[in-house]
Amino acid sequence: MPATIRDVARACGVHVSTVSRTFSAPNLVNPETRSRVLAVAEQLGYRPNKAARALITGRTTNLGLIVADITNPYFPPMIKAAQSQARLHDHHVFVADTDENPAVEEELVRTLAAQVDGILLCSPRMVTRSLSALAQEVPIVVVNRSVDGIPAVLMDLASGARNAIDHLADLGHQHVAYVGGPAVSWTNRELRRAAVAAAKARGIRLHLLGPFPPNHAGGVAAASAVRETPATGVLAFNDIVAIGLLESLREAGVSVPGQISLIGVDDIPQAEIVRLTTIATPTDTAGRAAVDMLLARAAAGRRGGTPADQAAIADQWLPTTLVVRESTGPAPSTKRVPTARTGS
Amino acid sequence: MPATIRDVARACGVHVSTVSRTFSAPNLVNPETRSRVLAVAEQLGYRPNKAARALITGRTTNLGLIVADITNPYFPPMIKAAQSQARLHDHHVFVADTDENPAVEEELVRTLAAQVDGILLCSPRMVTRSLSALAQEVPIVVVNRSVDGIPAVLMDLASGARNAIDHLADLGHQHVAYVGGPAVSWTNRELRRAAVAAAKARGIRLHLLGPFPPNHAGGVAAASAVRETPATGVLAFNDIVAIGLLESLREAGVSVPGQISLIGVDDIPQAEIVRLTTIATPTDTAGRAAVDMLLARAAAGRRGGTPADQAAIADQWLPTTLVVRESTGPAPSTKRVPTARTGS
DNA sequence: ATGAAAGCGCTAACAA
DNA sequence: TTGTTAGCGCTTTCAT
Repeated sequence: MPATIRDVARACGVHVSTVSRTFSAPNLVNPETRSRVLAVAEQLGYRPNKAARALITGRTTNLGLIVADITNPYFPPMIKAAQSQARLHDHHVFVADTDENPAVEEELVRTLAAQVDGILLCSPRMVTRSLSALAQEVPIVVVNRSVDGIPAVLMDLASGARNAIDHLADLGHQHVAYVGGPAVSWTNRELRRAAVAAAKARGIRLHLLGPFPPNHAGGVAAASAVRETPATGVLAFNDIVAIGLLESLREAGVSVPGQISLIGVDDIPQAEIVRLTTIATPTDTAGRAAVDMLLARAAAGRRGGTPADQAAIADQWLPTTLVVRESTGPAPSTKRVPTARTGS
Repeated sequence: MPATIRDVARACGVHVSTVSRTFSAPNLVNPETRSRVLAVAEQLGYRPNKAARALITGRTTNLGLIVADITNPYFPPMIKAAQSQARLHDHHVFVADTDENPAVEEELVRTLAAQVDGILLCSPRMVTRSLSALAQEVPIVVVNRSVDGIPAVLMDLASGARNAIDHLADLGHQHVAYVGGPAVSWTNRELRRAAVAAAKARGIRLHLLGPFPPNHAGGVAAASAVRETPATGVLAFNDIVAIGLLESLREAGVSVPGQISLIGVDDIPQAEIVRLTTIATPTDTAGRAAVDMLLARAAAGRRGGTPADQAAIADQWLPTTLVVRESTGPAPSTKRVPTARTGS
């Protein structure tokens, strides 16, 4: 049985309210009394019960963090950073994995809502309408998605894609393919939009492929699609897809970067291992920033959060970096002839 | 403002206790009343407040999960499985990252203790004494560590190591090195113990190296140590170390598996990419099993948890598998001469 | 600066 | 089967 506030009060010969104040408003209590209370509390191993406190204050000092798939190597650094930043502010964090299921995502927000001060949605998959509705019920901050009225932490993929296309153009590539991810993905739309614009600016042909599932299998599937185009350069939705593509291509005897240059997105650890050129996104910075925004948002909500108040918390854009490794090289001098699709 | 039990009661013309029962003991309430209550609750969007419920029942339907480092690719599959299994039993899970710091680990258990029904410690780093003390305060289940009196989910590394050594012996290797991990690691001790026994059984020389930090840098550091021994086969503490070793060796012009055969532990995704032979451990099964044990342990604790009651929950051993890939091959016919340590 | 009292939302005896 | 009552551990007026 953990000690309660009453045990401490009794052992101190003081009233419960004094003990309470010692922890929640220390400056309102006589320094001598305070230190006596603190000493007894320490000795009894007393810790204020968060559930009881939450019941009356409405604050839980807990945060929720929801991701589509924890095993996607993109997320752990973000989770780690978010968790560490939350701890800095004495908050614990519930982490939930939706298994890429939008319905689960929604349900998790609902069940978590009452036990947290706010929820962080990382690359959410649910439809915008649901997202907006939920944001009315609980403070929400999203990462990697822009939704009207919901504060967000976004990656500057536009300039990342521009740098990627420029890099390929500089290497002499005339035909470049964009291997698209899920149609609902905000990241996918940003990337594609920027790639189209950049290709136009540099006067090169962009071949839009996909959508492909954002996993290894997607990359494998994309390999044959790419080979049906005259593209000698490829920008893929993310590193996982790019790596699937890379392996598939090499297995088929296509040299990377000899015949095809490949660029991914995210700079996950695997990308370094296979020496993939990629657009690095600052996931840890995003995690920290998102927690800060969420905490600010929750605080604002507490002191009479008007809709205007919420909107006051501005979206945050994070810079991306093109990391050039060995999966990109000069365009082949001999024009490659589109090859027929091969099996396995 | 979310609806409370009183709102529902009023709207139903029924007492709060009836509403309460509808949710916590549905069979004790008249089917008609029940459905009426349910309908109104649904309409009002009522959800029982977990904090309030926890305050009186002592049950939170929350679990804690603590790992040393979320970004270590070994953990995410385990977290995912644990979280999913917990959800199956209507539990949410706090995930905390200790950043490899035992003090943080201990503090997290303490602060989490009051808000959860139990805590899962994955590969805990804290000293046994602390672990045992904490287990008195809150139901604990550990993964990858065996501590007296605390239920555990363990990997059968012993047979894994035996298979690994046998595999190398079968390939003709006479000298094998074990690249050790942290001295405090239970996994490390198990692996080493089994490797020693297996080497003895097969009549081959085992060179014990380390301890090395269980990361990429550790593998790099181990590379020169390995080259100072006549070993042509290596079993490394884990895949991360093995991959560091692999890259370092190849950079130094040592062929793997031509001159040195390499075996890792865990079968993380990267291991597949670099085609590393490794001892696969069923992390997802471990996550699920651990949650089940923890839930059982918490339930046992609730109905008069005697120490004997706790001990009744037996440790669970999970089988490992040797996954043979391309980092192991026949021992080189020409005896390799120990090379002097080189820089970089 | 401290005490008294009310109550957050809910469950759990006990009565009826 | 349902209502009544007390109270989980804490904070927060309002007095003193």
